[in-house]
Amino acid sequence: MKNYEPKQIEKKWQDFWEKNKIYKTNEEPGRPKYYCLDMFPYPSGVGLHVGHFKGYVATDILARMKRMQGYNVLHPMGWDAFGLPAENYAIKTGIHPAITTAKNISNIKIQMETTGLSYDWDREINSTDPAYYKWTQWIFLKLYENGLAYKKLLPINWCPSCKTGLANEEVVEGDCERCGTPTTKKEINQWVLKITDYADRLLMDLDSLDWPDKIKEMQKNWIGRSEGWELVFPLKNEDEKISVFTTRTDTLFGCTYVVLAPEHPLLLSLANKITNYDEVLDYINKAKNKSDRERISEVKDKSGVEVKGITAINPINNQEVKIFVADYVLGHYGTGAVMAVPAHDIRDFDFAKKYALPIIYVIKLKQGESKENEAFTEDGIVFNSNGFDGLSSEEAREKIGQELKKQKLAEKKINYKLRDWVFSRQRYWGEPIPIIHCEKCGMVALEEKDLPLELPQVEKYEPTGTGESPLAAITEWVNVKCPKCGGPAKRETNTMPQWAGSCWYYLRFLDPRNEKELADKNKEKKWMPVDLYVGGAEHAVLHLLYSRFWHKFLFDIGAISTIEPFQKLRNVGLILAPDGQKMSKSKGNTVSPNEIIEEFGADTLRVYEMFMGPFDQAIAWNPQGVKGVFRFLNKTWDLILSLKGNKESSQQIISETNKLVKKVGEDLEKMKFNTCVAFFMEYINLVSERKNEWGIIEIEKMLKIFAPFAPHFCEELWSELDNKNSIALESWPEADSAAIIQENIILVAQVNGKVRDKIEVAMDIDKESALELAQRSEKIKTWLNGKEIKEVIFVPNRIINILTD
RNA sequence: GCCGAGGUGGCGGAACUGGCAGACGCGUAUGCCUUAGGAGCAUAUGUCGCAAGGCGUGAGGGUUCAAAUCCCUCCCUCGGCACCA
Repeated sequence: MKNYEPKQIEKKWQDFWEKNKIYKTNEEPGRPKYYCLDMFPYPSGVGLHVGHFKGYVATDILARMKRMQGYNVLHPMGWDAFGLPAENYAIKTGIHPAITTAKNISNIKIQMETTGLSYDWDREINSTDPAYYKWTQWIFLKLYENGLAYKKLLPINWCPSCKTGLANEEVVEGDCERCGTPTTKKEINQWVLKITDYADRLLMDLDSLDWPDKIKEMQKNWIGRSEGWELVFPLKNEDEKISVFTTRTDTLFGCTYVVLAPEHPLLLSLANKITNYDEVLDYINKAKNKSDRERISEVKDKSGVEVKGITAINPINNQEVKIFVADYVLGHYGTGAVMAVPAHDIRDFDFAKKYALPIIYVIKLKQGESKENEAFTEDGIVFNSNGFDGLSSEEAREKIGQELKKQKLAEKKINYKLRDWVFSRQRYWGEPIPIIHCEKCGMVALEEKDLPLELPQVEKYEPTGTGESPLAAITEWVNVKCPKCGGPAKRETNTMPQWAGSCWYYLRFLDPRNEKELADKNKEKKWMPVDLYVGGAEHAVLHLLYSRFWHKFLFDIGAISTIEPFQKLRNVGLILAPDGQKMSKSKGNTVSPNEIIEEFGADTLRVYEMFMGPFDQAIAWNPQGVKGVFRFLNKTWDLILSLKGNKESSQQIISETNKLVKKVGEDLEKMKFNTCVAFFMEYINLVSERKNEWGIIEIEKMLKIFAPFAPHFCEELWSELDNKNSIALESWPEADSAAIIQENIILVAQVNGKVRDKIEVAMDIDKESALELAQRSEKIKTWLNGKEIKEVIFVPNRIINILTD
């Protein structure tokens, strides 16, 4: 008998699949569609580790199952290949990023093929291919045409190590998301995308998506919608006014001062009225130079300076209040000014304590006294507030707001935390922005016919660090004639961020070679939205937010017909290193799929990754566990080959097989791969004890549903059983519930809620008969011991519980 | 501080809608086979107890005939956000 030798069979089947185009996706209008997508990887030089494959194997299993179930399945793969590692490597070695990228891609593609992933490689795309990024640039031009891309001088997050500006989303606790270097502020002219125009829709449409709550919540918090009022505080003896945004108009009588952000324009326009202007200016400058790090560390200790010479007037009671400048108020949120109510806001309370400012309580608990000596931030009952005393916070918010609105001093307002997306990078390896700056005409967009605007060859990839990209040094590329007036002009030298290409790639898979459109409209209509999208949770407010924004924009301009790209999203949990730490090249604890495939084969790798534990959980790699799966495959292999001649199955086995089909089908839909593998193991344990009852039909059924997990293994056994076609082309077996027989079941017998015996009874036995049988049990008898039965609880086919005194 | 997820054997984890806690796998022990075993096979394996039986799902309380599962109070771990008025 033949031994299970994965090395000898896996290559054979991979070649067979490729040669026969088994996994090519054709447009098959008669079938329901299923678009099953992995987040496409960055082609890193060290290849992918086993963790990357967990998600790929999962989607592969589902794609294979759906194909067998008759779906027209789209399961593509591509490369998100712009990015810093290739560029940094180029800086070190002088080798063009395109060359290293191509090499990395071919390595990783081999890794994917040897793992038996059933991608349709005819649709492979690469975000750095000019034929692809032509359309990334095209979308940029459309954003520009529609006023959603603009250039602005603004202080942005700057990574001194990567020497480029970053988006808000790319800064984690003040540090660069990529390299961990603390960021600084830098004022440079930046391309910005108006994602804030879509804030409301990005928020609302989350409800319609089947996404993990965690990701939805993160996006909600990131967008940060808050409803409130914008109130006007007139200035004493001045025409100017201060507008503030607040969600707590109910606390307005408790406002004892007003705070301006250091960036507030009033501080400049009223400079000559401010009597301590030197002091104020000094504070503003200090605040400007603070890094995010410093700001974060100063949260506890708030600083500020009184702005003397001007006074604000609380519009609700005409009280004069002092004005401060303090950097705990953010210039970019709301109006850049707040009304301070120390009694009912922790930040204002801290500030007021430090500078000995008055604290007036105006909200109290429904019962009992108002709190003193701390900020009471909850809703309650209003007091100390003239005509509004006794109202609830909620009522008072509305009434006070409306009262001021009559005097044109208030207006309802919604604010968002979300900020516009800083879109330009001062680096080489990214999509060039297709804009020309003309001395006469200003900014001129390239025309569609001039796309793609290809990246030029450069000699040095080093970023300049001055806020200019290395492209700026290539004069022959930079200096052009203005397309409008023909005069001297210069190309934009910033490039797009890493996220640009991934914002829309899922659309390109539908129609990857289309030269006229980003994707054919009918194909888009057919395939979108993505039915299942799988990737890591780390993209929650980056890629997943950006691509929703672009998708909605593309919908608005009529390029596509759907309003959301990814209907169902699932996060794959990390595979940690055997030491329980995150796998990383620098720690030297990575596990490569290559070594596992070499020793045990791809099918062991696949089944093990699915068996490790719940799909979305982080679990450490366990080399012993891999061996366990390999043992299971060997055992199954030997068993099936030894039974080649078995014809008939027993009723019991037929029943068990149908149960298996049912359970595996159900749990695959729920993506509970670990329990699916356990079911297979249980099944094999069972049939190996009753080998002679396991016939050909049931063996083949089992192989078919196991094939998505271990495709090479099942193909080989399938052909050993004298089948000529690929098992991948078989149809998925249906669970026959009529065949699931269970004449006798085990009923748990309890006395007073404790398990005392298990009795074998007929399926669907009634309460009386069950009780009679239970009372015959010796064990039950001892426990009843002549006591009077008070009540009997009976759950059909589960439990009988006899209660006595 | 706020938001989200979670806490079950030595380990990864099972457990439908409240109904046998610990499926499946790893590890461990003993035995068999073997020149050999980091191979294979068999048996055992939550815990205390010779046993009968008792105790057990982060802690404490509650509801119920019955709670890992529902309710209340608290503790801890992980992930995210963080002066957003």
